[in-house]
Amino acid sequence: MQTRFPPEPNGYLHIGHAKSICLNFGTAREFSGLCNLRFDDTNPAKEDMEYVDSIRESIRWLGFDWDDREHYASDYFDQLYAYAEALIRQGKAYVCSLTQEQAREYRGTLTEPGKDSPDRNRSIEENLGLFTRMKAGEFADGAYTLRARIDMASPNMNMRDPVIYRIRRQHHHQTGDKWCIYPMYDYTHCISDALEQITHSLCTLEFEDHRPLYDWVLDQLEVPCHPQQIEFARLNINYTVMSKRKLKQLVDEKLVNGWDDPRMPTLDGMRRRGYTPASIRNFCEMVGVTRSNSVVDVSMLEHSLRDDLDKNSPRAMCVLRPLKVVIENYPEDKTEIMTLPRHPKDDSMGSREIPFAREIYIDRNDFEEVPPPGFKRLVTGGEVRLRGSYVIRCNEVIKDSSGAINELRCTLDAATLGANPEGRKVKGVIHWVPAAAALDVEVRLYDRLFTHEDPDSAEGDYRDYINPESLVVMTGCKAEPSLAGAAPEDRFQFEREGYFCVDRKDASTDNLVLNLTVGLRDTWAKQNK
RNA sequence: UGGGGUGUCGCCAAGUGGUAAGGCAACGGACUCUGACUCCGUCAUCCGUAGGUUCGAAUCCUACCACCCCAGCCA
Repeated sequence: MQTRFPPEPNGYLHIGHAKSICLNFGTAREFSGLCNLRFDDTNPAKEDMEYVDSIRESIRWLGFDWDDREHYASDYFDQLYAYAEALIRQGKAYVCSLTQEQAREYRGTLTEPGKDSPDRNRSIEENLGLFTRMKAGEFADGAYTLRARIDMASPNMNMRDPVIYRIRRQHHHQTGDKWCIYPMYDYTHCISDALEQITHSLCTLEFEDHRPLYDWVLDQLEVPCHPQQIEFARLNINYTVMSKRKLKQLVDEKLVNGWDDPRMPTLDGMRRRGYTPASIRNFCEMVGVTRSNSVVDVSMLEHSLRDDLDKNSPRAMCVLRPLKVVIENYPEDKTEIMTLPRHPKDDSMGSREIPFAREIYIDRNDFEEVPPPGFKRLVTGGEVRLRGSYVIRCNEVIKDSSGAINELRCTLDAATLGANPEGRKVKGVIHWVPAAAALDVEVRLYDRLFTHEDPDSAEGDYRDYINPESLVVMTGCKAEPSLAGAAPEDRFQFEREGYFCVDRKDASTDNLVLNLTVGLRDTWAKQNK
């Protein structure tokens, strides 16, 4: 078995491509075959080396490798040209002088047959001569096309003498200025597959109508083999957009911060967000491959993500909205080192140390003066467990002149370190961080990019539905000291908050920037909605 | 109204003549120094609709309905 992943280098890869990558590379691997990487670079006007570089990196990051089997459709331009001449010699292709507008008129419509081009019966010699001159650059862009001679009355529009070569003076990222004529996709793809001895040419549903043309071209020519084209449904996920055009628009209009913005469904964006390659591969496995159009719920993706992250992320504490707490019965000059496991179920991850002191920070969300029913965090006069440390009781709330809470005065129960309190139960456990030793970090909170589950078909423009809260930057967050020295792309679970990763672009040793990959499931928040 | 596809739980998705897998979500409950994780349980008498064939159909036949794709010198 031999497959290929054939991206056009005209944009960054997204999660939809991941499905195709997993299918092509995964299936080949499963049947001890090989999968090639082939850049489908027949339209230099839209393509760029920047894209080929990013595509290569994304595929490797996802966990797949193509060894030395990196091909380009442009590698076959000479052969493609020779095959075109062969087609002409058989009377199966002709040079057409119709303008684009005329060609459209001659093509007919979905319900009416097309008309033959006046050039359809041009002699073979004349066609050969004209085609040679097209290649030689004797004609202006668009003056002529080479068309396959099939059937202008076919109910399948693709068979109505499709253009297979067009004149386009355009610098090509691989072939430079060698060519001024470029072959079209339908003609190129099947021959490229055949030359690479592809056995299964997997593509998406919209190419189904092209299959007769794929087969027709190969049937006319003497090629090494005749691959089978097999179509599958492309991946759609709700609350996002997947078309390259729209993703590019979001980037160009600066509605997001580049192709690798953590809110983008691009593999680069997801990587920066903190997605793991394994979670994406697993997700692709989970959704399956069928021929029916479907929209997968993001919760499936997030499930796969959390599943992987829970197992593999070391835990840490980070207070996003710091509220100072003074432990009145704890000496000012005292500190105790608290040792906490990095993972509750995986001892091999070791432990971390956090100094406990008189002044600490807790999250403002973990304290309520007037708690809702069922609240089991800190309240005035109530007790709560500080994770991995003591149980404290809140005695007093200090407010500023405007009535905002400034700090909490608490006392701890010295008998509760590593032991349950006597004679009472403390249900709540909250995270904390030592005030003096904590690290100042920036935390970027991300949410779905769109507020509408199907921005594509929502009323108005899809851009109208961009979620204004898709990015919330939190500064002055306080992280436990063990985070010092965290490297780009390091992942953590901030206990009771979610999974975070060190931004691979903006973080430095003295300025930690953490991205929210995905929050923990939160039945409390859901219950209170 | 031409051609090509697809319709199984809220969302994915098995099943292709023998009487509806699984996952996600949801909802109960257990456990818990993460309201997390984990664990247990509930969740399609019904497979787009209507007929028909058959001892027996989601699976075969007929008709109908809905949705998607195609009129780029894009891929």
